[in-house]
Amino acid sequence: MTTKTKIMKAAEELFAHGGFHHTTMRAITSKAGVNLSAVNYHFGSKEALLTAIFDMHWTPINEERVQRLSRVAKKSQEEPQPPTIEEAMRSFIEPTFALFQSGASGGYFRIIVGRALSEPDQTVREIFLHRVMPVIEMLKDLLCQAMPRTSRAEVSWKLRFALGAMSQTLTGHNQPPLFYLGEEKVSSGVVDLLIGFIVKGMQE
Amino acid sequence: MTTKTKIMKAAEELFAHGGFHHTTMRAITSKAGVNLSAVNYHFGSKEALLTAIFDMHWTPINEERVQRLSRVAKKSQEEPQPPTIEEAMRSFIEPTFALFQSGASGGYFRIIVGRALSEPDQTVREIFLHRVMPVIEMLKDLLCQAMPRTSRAEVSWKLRFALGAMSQTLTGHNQPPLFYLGEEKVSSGVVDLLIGFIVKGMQE
DNA sequence: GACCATTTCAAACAACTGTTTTAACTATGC
DNA sequence: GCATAGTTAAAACAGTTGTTTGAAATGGTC
Repeated sequence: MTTKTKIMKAAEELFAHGGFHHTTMRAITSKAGVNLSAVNYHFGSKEALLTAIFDMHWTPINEERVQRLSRVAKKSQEEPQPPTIEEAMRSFIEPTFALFQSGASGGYFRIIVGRALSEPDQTVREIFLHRVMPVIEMLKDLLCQAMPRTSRAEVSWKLRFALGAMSQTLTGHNQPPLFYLGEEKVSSGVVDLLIGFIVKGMQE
Repeated sequence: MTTKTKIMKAAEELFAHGGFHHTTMRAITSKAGVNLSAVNYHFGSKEALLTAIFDMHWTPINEERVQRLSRVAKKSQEEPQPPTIEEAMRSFIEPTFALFQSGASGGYFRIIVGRALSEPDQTVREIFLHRVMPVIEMLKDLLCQAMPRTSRAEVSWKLRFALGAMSQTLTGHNQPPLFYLGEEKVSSGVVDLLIGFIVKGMQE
């Protein structure tokens, strides 16, 4: 395993566990078993390291999201009927939760994503928002078509509720308990439970 | 206005805007217009300052929550029918959103609370969890009665979805945009929209 | 083996962190 | 008017932060 990979793997876990700001370069390089200056040499800065981690996992996920959302949009243009809330939300949510299955490293990344929604740190927030906003807009447009009797402002709020619920599922894990209610187990069934919750909640 | 009050007011806004870790003592005392050492003199430490802010707003809100939840629990014991999802969730949510109306300072505190759910910083998390867990357990018990055909694990997840949605409403404000979808406005109608979303989402 | 670019390493850097110290100030009670 | 307790002030504290430096080591190519 290359130094670069070792750093990314270690940083991902530490960022997920303790957040970006709280994680020090020394903690990262120590866990990775490399020299302190290796991060600046290979990535340039701590922030660039986070960006690299983000892009590695985020890009393939987002491509699938855009593809599926485009397909739904196209279908609704060809057929006379608008898209359903469920197919719109599924196109967005399901690719995201591939993170649950994508090996050990993805398992940590999903926590970073789950937290990004209410992240106070401007560095993290900007990296995240810049990547998620375009696809959010696509999703919102589809939802407006799916809920023709609902104002765009109300759709925006409902979408935000949905993203909040989704965020909790992404950060949801058994240990360490960030906010562990004591009864949940992360399994594939949870994604369907989440989608069911959101679809019912959004209904006009 | 006393030095203590000046500090709490300034810190609350800064904690809400930039998070606990990122906000420095110098930023707080500078904004409050007091000497740097005043925080340690009046509160003991930065962490104790956060605790003081938390307790000031949290205590009255939580008392009302517990009162209302107890009333619902008692009523469901006397009458033959179980509580509804809506009255359980309303008892929990509505007192929280008094923060929206409780003047300028409360307006900042609600952001701190909204973020706490996915907070990576252990200091903040522990302060928050220690205070919110007991009432969450009360709420969960009521919800299990309201959804007798649903397993406790599933109720736990649904409650977590609900808290995630609620978190987004608490942090929801027009500026600065932490995660601003562009269309929302925070008004009293949002709370009803949120409750409607959650109640429908939870339905068996 | 000599040359080269690439990578690693230990050490130091300046800037910033929360906290402590010690002296100065302010008001109150007698 | 003076002692006293409470509060404020400037300065320094020790520790940590991300980053930079310049030398040492490494690995491939001729």
